[in-house]
Amino acid sequence: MIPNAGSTSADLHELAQRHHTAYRSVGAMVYGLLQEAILSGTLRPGQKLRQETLAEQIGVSRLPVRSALIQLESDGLVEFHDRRGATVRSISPDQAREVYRIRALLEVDALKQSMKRSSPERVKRLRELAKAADGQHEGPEFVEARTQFYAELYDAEHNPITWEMIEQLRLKMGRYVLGWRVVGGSHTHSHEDLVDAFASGDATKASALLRKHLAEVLKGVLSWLDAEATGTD
Amino acid sequence: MIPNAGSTSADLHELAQRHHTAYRSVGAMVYGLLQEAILSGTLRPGQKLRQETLAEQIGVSRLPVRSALIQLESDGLVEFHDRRGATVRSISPDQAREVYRIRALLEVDALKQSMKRSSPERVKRLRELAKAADGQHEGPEFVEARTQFYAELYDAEHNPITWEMIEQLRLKMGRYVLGWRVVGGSHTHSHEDLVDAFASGDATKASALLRKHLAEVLKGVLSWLDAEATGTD
DNA sequence: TTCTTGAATTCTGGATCCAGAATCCAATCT
DNA sequence: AGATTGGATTCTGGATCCAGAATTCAAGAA
Repeated sequence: MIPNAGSTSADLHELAQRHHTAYRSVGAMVYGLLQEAILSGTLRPGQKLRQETLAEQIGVSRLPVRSALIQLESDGLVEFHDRRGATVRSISPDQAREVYRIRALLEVDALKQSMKRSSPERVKRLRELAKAADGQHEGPEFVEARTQFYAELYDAEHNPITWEMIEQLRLKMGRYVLGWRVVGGSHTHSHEDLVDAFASGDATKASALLRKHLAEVLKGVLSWLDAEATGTD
Repeated sequence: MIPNAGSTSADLHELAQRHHTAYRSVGAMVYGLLQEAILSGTLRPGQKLRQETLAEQIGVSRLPVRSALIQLESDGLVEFHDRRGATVRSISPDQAREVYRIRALLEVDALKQSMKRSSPERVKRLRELAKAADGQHEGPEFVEARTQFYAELYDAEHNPITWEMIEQLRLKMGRYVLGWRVVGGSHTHSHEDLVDAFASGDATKASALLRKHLAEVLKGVLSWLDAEATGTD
């Protein structure tokens, strides 16, 4: 049925099954599908993304694929090469360091802002979300759980633009964080620790913990980048 | 020739003339054109963007228009309403304040990083760019001159991701900054002052000046937002 | 044998065409 | 007279088709 059935093709097909559930538009479906494929590593950094091949594997026309690729370019997950197609964007160690430096800036600020609006209800909700996030260690459920937790932690409701920026940066690194996690990265239940610091009301302490957490993840990502560059492939 | 020739249509046509100069793709041309149209106020916040009308006015098919709109959505300049088309995105005073709070964070950090790499050559180049930026007070040349100046000031070369974030935020507010400038905002040659602070090597002083500058622009933008909400229209 | 050049194939980007959903208007019923 | 419902029109989103550019492969010459 499908011309070149490699392992990538098989994986994409499996993803397509789950993503066939109610989406408002085909373009949105393809976008979500490709994003997950990149984040999960099914599509590797540097890999060429031929529109027609992707369209056939997913089972749609090339047009929604194009739309999705354009969006993914804005997200920084894929790269367009003038008239030579698109590739999965890879990241350099220097860029990873830069991302985590900016994230520290934004997230520490967001956390401080958010803690000003602390309330028993929010702490309760945070505990629940933290538990859920610490329970999931892989797959799109992990991404989703973490996202919900941080949305509450940083009060996305009241700081939509800050949240948007943070999400963007998290998305850029998502592929590497996931890879590192899977091979046995930190499972130190840091989310619940963060909630404790949040609940204590001590902004300095919470900021320090957050910084430490980010530094640890950066370390993991860097080691994963190194392993990927030398090891597999 | 053109069905509904309002003032918007005429303005878009004029823009199209200048944008017919060598672009690599039609989509990129439409993107640049629409971006300028939004930033210059030819397309007003809240205005409906019908794909076919735009396509006809620019003189291309609907497809590159769609591509451009998708990109502009990611830029935060337009908003998609499920199956009901796209509109020019407007911004609330609260969001404006948020943007400038984040910009202060990012830009002060970027400036400090950049000042570590200060050199006589960079200071010289900054002075030239500042002069050029202070010489232009409107239109796309003003935007371009300012962009080049800040790219050098923040050392975009060595901090590409930080620069990307800053550019994104500047773009979000561009329409309002331009509007405010045109009606007689600050022309205090602040660019050259910034270069002086940069050259002095005093990071604290430079940061304070930058913050002050951003606060002033925010004030102008807020007043412009207020005037736009109550006055014209 | 290797490098260069040209032709053929392939793939992106654009245009036209088609189907489905939403809005708007009119007609009818209360 | 006003409201509600049905139909017609309009506009978005998707699919197929076409043209132009780039890469690759092969053949010929150095």
